[in-house]
Amino acid sequence: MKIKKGNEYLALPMKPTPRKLEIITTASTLFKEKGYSAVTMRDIAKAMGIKAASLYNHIKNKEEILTFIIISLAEQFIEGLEDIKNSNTTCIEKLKKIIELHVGITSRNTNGMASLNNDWMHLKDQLNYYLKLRIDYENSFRKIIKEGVKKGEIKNINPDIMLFSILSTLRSLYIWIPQKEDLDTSVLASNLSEVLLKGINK
Amino acid sequence: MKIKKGNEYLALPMKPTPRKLEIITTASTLFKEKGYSAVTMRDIAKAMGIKAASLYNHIKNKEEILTFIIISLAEQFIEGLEDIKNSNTTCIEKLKKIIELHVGITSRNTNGMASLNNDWMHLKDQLNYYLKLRIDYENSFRKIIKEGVKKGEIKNINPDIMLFSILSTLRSLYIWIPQKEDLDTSVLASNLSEVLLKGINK
DNA sequence: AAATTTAACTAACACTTGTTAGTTTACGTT
DNA sequence: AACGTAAACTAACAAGTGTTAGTTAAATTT
Repeated sequence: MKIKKGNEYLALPMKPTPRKLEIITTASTLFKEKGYSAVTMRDIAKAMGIKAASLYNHIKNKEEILTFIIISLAEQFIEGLEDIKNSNTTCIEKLKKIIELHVGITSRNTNGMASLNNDWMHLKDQLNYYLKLRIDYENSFRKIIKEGVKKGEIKNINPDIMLFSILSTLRSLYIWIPQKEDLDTSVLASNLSEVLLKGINK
Repeated sequence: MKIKKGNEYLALPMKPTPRKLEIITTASTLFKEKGYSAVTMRDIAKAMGIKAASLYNHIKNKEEILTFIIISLAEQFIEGLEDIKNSNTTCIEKLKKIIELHVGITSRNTNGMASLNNDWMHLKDQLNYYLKLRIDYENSFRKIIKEGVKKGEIKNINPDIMLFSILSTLRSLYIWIPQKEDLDTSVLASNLSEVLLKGINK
């Protein structure tokens, strides 16, 4: 675990074959519609036009599909935030970058984001690793807010409430983005920054 | 359906017996932890110290539990918003009332709110009714925002983005409220109003 | 005291679940 | 032409699923 190999990082050392990736993509769509527990291996197979047993030529078991979806996304967020932490700008600017990070990752993988948000509790082997990543992420995020308060860039309200409010919105993007066709992600990100940072009150 | 009877409204004419309510409450807790599909009738029974078959002395089937949880909450929101729409105040004041509405209902029923958010797609008989309630709610909410923009109380940004941002935060309250012990709901509501309406930027 | 109701039980059902074993088919390489 | 491999198949499994039928014991009503 956590071996760097090629352009793969952390806990996902093996790059999946194209067929395996098709299974994961198909499963993601179904997981988003009904949730992990309500989707059967036969559902996934049927959506691909094959039989359930055939899936096992490509994957170890059902859990592996969920694990891949969730961990690869979680690691994208961790890595993205790492860059932002190290960037040399104001805290408000860092928050804008975080918003862009969420809009970017989510718009590229709306289905997977549903599992990340709703099905993480069904992880087994990697549950603790996932929880660690999530806590680390939230802590880094909160740290940026706190520093912004200290420097006078950000209002002196309870940082937890600000964190919760922003993160809730960003975590819900996966529901909202697919509803809007012809979506310009950079416009969305800047509109969100406006609303989340400066509020709606005139 | 939709018969007013005593203090029961809309699509839930029958008030459940105390034992039935215990089942629903127990189920809510489990549904929050693992989601509706991953919770079995045997899980619910075990949590109550009885056998699965005994549940059927009190409820029609598994679906009825989920339906009760979701529809009764959805109707609380619809009724609460109805009062707010009819109140004679500014749009900003109406938004504050909506925030209070969410904090109130959610803090009284955090478990049920998990199902409302994540398990509605497993409704059968009442799925269309639920979807209608949700669309009505969002439309009324959006209308208040649009009127606020017209009257110059609210910034002239895309109302959908403001709606999405506020509603995402309010819908995530069920995750956040149980994590904070000794929570004063009126303090939370006013802090949320501050953040959601006026932003975090100084 | 007898009759009814409530709410638990045991046992079983038909069906679905994830998964394995063994087989077949098609295709690229030797 | 023979071989090896990838990826599909059929058949089956053990365990778990929601639910029903019939029974029992206690509490309540008549």
